[in-house]
Formats: sequence, C-alpha cells, structure tokens
Amino acid sequence: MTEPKKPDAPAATGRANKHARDGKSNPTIYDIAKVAGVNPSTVSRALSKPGRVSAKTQKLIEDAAAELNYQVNPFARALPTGRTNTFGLIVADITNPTFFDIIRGAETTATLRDYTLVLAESAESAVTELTAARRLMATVDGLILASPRTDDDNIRALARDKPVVVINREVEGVPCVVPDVNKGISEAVRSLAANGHTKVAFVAGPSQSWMSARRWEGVRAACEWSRLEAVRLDSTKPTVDGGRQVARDVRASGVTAVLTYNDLLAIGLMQELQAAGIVVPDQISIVGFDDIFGADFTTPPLTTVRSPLGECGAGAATLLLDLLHGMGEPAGTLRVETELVLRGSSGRLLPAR
Amino acid sequence: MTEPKKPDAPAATGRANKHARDGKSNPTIYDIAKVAGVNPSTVSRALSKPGRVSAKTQKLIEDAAAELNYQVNPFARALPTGRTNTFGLIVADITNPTFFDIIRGAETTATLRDYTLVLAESAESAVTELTAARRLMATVDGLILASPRTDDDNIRALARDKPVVVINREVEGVPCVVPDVNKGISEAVRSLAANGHTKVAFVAGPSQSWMSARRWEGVRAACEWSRLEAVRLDSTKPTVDGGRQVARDVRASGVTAVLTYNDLLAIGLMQELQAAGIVVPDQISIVGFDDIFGADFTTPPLTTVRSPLGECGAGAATLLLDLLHGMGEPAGTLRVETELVLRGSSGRLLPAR
DNA sequence: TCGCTTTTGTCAACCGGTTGCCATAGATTG
DNA sequence: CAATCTATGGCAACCGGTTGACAAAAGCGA
Repeated sequence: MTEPKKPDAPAATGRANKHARDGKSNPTIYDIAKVAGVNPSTVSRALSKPGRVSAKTQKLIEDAAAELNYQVNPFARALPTGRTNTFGLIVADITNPTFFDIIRGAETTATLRDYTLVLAESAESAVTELTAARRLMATVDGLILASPRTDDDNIRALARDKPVVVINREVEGVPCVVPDVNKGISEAVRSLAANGHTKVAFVAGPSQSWMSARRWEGVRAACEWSRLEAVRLDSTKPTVDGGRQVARDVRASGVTAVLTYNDLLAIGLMQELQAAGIVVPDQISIVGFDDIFGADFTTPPLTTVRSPLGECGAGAATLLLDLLHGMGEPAGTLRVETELVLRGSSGRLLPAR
Repeated sequence: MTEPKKPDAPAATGRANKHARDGKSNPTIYDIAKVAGVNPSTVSRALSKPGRVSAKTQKLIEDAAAELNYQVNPFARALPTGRTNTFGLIVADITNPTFFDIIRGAETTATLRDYTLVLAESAESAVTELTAARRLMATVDGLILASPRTDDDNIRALARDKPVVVINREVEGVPCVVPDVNKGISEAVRSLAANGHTKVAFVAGPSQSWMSARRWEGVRAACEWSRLEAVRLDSTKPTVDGGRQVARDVRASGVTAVLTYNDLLAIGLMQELQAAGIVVPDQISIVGFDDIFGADFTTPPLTTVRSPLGECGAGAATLLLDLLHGMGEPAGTLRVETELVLRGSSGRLLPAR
C-alpha cells in the first residue's frame, strides 16, 4: 500500500493518500500544489526563491496560498536549512533598566525585518550566561550578547558556530557595538572643572566589566587633561544598593564630585548622601552613566553621560541581520556617540556655611 | 568535485549510506545508535520516554550520547510533535517598567522548567498585538498576553489554538492572572481618609484598559465606603508625559488627593505639580499603582498600591506550563494580592498658609 | 526548419527525530 | 514443559519544507 498513485482513479478518491488533507491541521505546500495544479517543489520555490518560477505560476500559487490561508511551518523549514528567522539576546539582568532600551531596540529591528527575538537572562553569572548562550545557539540564527560576563575565548568560540554580536564590550574578532565614552566623559569632566571642582572620584562597577574599565580610563584621561585629581573607588554591586554602600567611601575620599559606573549607583549614592544631610549639588556633584529610565525622577534630577542604548540594541540587531544575509564583513566595531545630559545633580560647589 | 566519498576506501566503505557522519555537523541519534549498537528509534525512546527501554540499554545510550556530546535538534523534534519547549510573551510596551518584572518572572519560570521565552511587543496597538500573537503561535507551545489590548473574542480564538494565559485582565473562558486590587485600594483610601482628605480624584488609564476600569471601580467603592467624594479624570496616555498633562485637570478639580492608574502617571503628575510650586504631600497627596522600578527615586518617594508583577509573570508561566503538561484545568483566574506601600507622597493635608 | 541555449517544472532524496505496529526473547504461570 | 504474557528493541512511515539533478518546454538565431 505504499503505492501513492492510483492508475485508475477517476476523481480524487483519496485512499491511503500520503498528503491527504482532512481540514484538520494547517494547510501545507502539498495542499497548495493540489489547488494550483503544480508540484510541491514548485510551490516551495515560488514561496521562497523569487524569480525561480514564471510570473504566471507564481500568481497561481500565491492565490492558492492566500485562499488556503497558508503559513509556512517554521520547523519544517528550519530542519533542512537550519535557518529559523530568529535571534537570541542575552542580557545580564532583565530588571536592570540599562537593558530595557537595548531590548526594545533589538526587538523593534527584529520585528521590522521579520525576525523573532528570543530573550534570555544570565543573572549576572558567567556560567549561566554561557549555558543560556549554548542553549539558544541550537534554535537561533545568531546571538546578541549585551554586556557579557563570559570571557573573550568563550565568546569567540560561540561566534565560530553562528554569528554573534557583542554590545558594551570589545572582543577581538567579533563584531561589537560600544558607546564611545570619550565625548560624553570629557564634556562631563569639563563641566565639573568649569564649576570649580578639583578632585573627583569614579565609582567603578563589577571588576570584570569591560565597560567599567573603559569609563575609568576615560575619566582619568579627561581629568588629567583638565588637571583634576581623580580617584577610583570600588562598589560592591552596580545597583542602587551598591550606591548606598559606597557613600561612606565617597565621603571619606574628600572629593567634591563623583562619577559613577552607572546611574543606579549614582541614584543610590545620592539617596544615601541626602539622607545624611548632604545637599546635592551644593556640597557634592554627582554624575551617572547611561541615562536610564528614571534618571530624571530624582530630586535633583540626575546629570548623566547618556549612552544611546536603544541605538545599541538596534545597531547590534542590524549588524547581526546583515551578517546573516551575507552583507557586510564579519568583524569591526560600531561606535555610537555618548553625550552629557546636564541636569540638577551636578553644578557649582557652594562654600561651606 | 562535490563527491565527498571515495568509492574505493578500504575501511568505512559507506556506500550511499543514508546517515553517514563526516564529523562536520552535529551528532544525531543515528550516530548514537551506531556507537551504542542499537536502533535509532531505541535511542529516541531512551532519550525521551523514560522507562520505555531497559536500564542497561538506557545506560549504553546515555554514555554514547555523552561521549558524542549529543544535543537534540529542536526542529527535528518539533516537526512531528509540534512541541517546541517554548512559549511566547507579548507585552504592550517593553520600556514600560510595569512589564519588567512580569518579563523577569516569566523568564525565570521558563528557564527553571526548561522552556525558552520568546518576547514580542505590541507597541500598545491591538492590531500589532494580534499580528504578533498569530506569528508567535506558529512557533510556540503557548502564549502569555500581558495587559492585552485585543478584544475578548480574538483572545478566545487564539486560546482555541493553543494554551493562552492572560495577565492583568479577565477574559471569560481563558485562564487569567490578575492582581486583586481591592485590598490595596482600600488600604490606600483608608489612609487618605485618616489623613483628613475628603475629595479624591482617580486619573484613569487607556479607555480600553480592563485594569483601569477595575481600579476606578475599586477606588469609587472604597471612597463610598469611607464617605469620600471620588471624581474620575482621563489621561491622554499612561506615561510620565500623560501625568504632566493631566496636572491642569487635577488642580481644576479641587481635590486634595489623587490616585493614578499607574506610577508613571503619578510621577509625571507630581513633577508637574511641584514645578508649579505645589508641595507634595502637604498640599496634595499622590498615590500610584504598581510600585514600578524607580517609584522610590522621586522626592518624596511615591506612595503606591503594589501589584506583585513578578509573581504575576511567574504565576502565568506556571499556569501555562501546567496546562501544557496536562495538569490542572484550563480556565480559572489566579488572583494575587495587592498592598499599599506607604511612602512620602501621601499624608496629612497642611492648612494653607 | 533545425540545433542550441535558457527557462521552468518535476522527481526524489534529504533534514533528524517520533511513534504505531510487530517480532522476539525472557518471565510467569498452570 | 507447554502456554501465555510482557518487556524490549527493530522496522518503516511519517512531520513539511528544501534543493540538486534532470527533462520538457520555450526562445532564438541562422
């Protein structure tokens, strides 16, 4: 009974017909083929290889597809080709607002180009991150790593498998999207210098954070240029809580202005200092990084070096998709501009009363 | 030169061997079968049907799988079964912090149970939402809709296809997770009443928002109970900006306390009122909803009715996964508690100076 | 009108698991 | 010890597109 053709059948008297439809599950290219009176492979070509079939047949097939309300089965397509029209995005912490805009930028670009975004979180752990990355690798066409904690070699290993784009970090041999901190930082430091500050602190982020190192470098260089003294303080974690905890060190350091690794730290620091009766910015100026959601909720609103996070997400997605479609070269770093957003938390030092 | 096999090789004389490995692509169950000396179908059973094969064979196969570093091909599995170990989450706005915790809750639960989360955004549009939902439906096992804008009938239609769970809205016949507003609201209103307020306003959210309607109902009922006068004001959009815009109406309404549909509106409103020189809470009390990230960044920090958003996300994911695994009944609504978070933006009215 | 190139459609073999059905071997029972 | 049952592994047909090879058809110049 494996004989699919019935030599004597007058009409479609489907017996053990292989691709018989019973109106139950979704229509397939076989159904379309039957309706349009062509071979299934012709349908496949019409639907995915523009120009491969004649305009006439194309139209015929498209009409049949529309009539049947056909939708390709992504798995059936993925099985032989490996393509899934999907890419993964791994962030360190979904509730960290730094990533919100990155996620949105990537999602928007994905949808725009008919891709689906798969999201995973690493919970700030390098091993979780790598596990998630490996897991995703199986089902996506490419991967975006936002502020990855994994080391360079592992990232390169992933990148050998499928296209990978890194955000907020530079990895040799892997395409990256990083905010160029210099412009924003020098604006910030110049502004502080102009307001009479002479000694500033930088509150660093996680020790393995590539970006934290870049920012500290930038701050130190800018301070040198402006002839300010710069000191570096460590934080326990890059959160509001971490900011509160570092307040002691900040006061002890005797600086009149602070730049922090990120806005969260800045906000926590400001809260703690204010709780201790210190007036911002009269007694101390505070400058954050990133301009996250909520940075302007504080009183005074936070001065910060804005990174165009949405742009980073969108840029990384674009880079990845271009890579997937064979356009453009594999490596290279995309730099996006940063700028100072001057709000109320920084300004002129008032003489002590 | 496309001939990879040498027909005269002495060993491993794979002829037109169907599942010949060349060490290139990923190992398959056929490779395992060969190594373990069993049939591929036995491998399949050993790997996915616990108990179907003998312990001895099981071990044999597992060892071979480990040795080859085998990973199932999700597409090959999905094709015949339809199962993908994936579910979708659609939110109205990725950058709205209300959804952050929902996303995290869902993601955490997903990872915990070996599922992958696919995220999509509807950009607050009912049609985009439906499109995204339909698109996702093809590739996921189930769907979570957070604060959907689509109408009930369309949601039910989706739910007929695959399991759907709704957050922040009740849809007859579809399992839902909703914060039970009453406890939090009555706490809030009682607190206002105790502080001498007699007339409060509720700033509503989007007109199609089910949750906004519930909250207004809750506020009105609680006010009636506490013998307060309640008025309802409309907002243009449920954002910080919308909050700023509604400030005029709030002042015109002559109330001394305001509850807003969400924290974003509350924050915007507070900013605008403060900019006009009004002191919060001395001259007006403000209470938000949700307790989003950043609600405590403001000065004074925002009093708000907290919804356990993370719990909602996790609960919805759990509900969905249980449904997918045949446990539990299809419908029913999961209610989570809300509570008042008393911070500085509400309190006793000071007599006008 | 004929041979030659270019389209265009068909055939069939995949991609890699899953699963119903069946055969066999070992266990159980009378 | 024969008869029956059950646990286990094998066979082969799917799931639904994709694609290389090829043949039929069409276009075209001489």
